[in-house]
Amino acid sequence: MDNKDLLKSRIGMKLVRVGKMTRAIATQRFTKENFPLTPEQYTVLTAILDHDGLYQRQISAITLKDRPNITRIINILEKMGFVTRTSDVNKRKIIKINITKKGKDAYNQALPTVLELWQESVEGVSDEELQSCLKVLNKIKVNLEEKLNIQI
Amino acid sequence: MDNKDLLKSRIGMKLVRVGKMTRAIATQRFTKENFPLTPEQYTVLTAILDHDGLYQRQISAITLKDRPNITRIINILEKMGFVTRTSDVNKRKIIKINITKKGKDAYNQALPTVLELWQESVEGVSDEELQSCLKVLNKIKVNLEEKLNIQI
DNA sequence: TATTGTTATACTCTATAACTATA
DNA sequence: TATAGTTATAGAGTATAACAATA
Repeated sequence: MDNKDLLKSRIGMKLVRVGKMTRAIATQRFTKENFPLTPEQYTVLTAILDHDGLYQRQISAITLKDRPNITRIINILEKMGFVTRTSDVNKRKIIKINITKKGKDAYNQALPTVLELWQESVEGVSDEELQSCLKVLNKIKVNLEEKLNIQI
Repeated sequence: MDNKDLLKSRIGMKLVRVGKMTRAIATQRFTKENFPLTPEQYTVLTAILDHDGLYQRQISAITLKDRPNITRIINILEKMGFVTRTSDVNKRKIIKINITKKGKDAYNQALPTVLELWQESVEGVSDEELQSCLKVLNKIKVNLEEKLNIQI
């Protein structure tokens, strides 16, 4: 795609904007339902649920948040009893993060709201179009990962 | 698309994540080149450049940022000499925002960096795929606009 | 010395409520 | 009274640097 078309498309601005809208609405609905996490915290919780027993550094790499951010968010999740920190038996400085029953329950509590939002957001989009779009988004993610420098 | 597939796709999380990555890299490159604006500020500047003479409230609606945020960001842009505030002749409480020569220059100064980032982000994506993806993103944006409540 | 995680710090963005000015 | 914009305030995220502990 040439620069003229790119400029017209404003693909980057669109991505940022749609992402922010999604986050903003998720925040509103979480608040409305007294769900105690922010979207970012829910993302980190999801990563821990997906891969139980990760080190913080690995969570950092998956969620693309830097180490201080991960420390801060996991402090919050730990304080709420959603995750636990356990020192690795051998390497005591390395800390494993595990999800608790309470954490799983919290994840599942928010899930219907989250799914409903996703459903609403793609209303009127055909499965085929969505699959194609997801493929492009994945490609963009891979491309950007190479360029992103964070303190991991 | 049924809930099972939606859950698997995590479309919402993907949108938020790709948007954040784009913003983060833009921030890094702006910093590296001593460009004095954040991506959000650049977005607002772009809206003003697109539609010179808008009221703040209209900028609010276009950029989907609430009134206090727009006040804050326009304060910054005004202090830098990139935009001017002018009271409407008749309705003195309504304020027109205009871009200055300096503001246009700033926009153009950052443009190559911005275009380069967009180009890099869609590397390996065919024009056809990108067009289709943009169409879907637009649809999502329209869907979400209905759901978003902000103080405009 | 390199890695993992924490702490400190500063700034921006977001979000809500309350306020002023004005039509 | 409704609208446009400002101010106040609080919280969360982001980003960088510096630090401690440990392999």
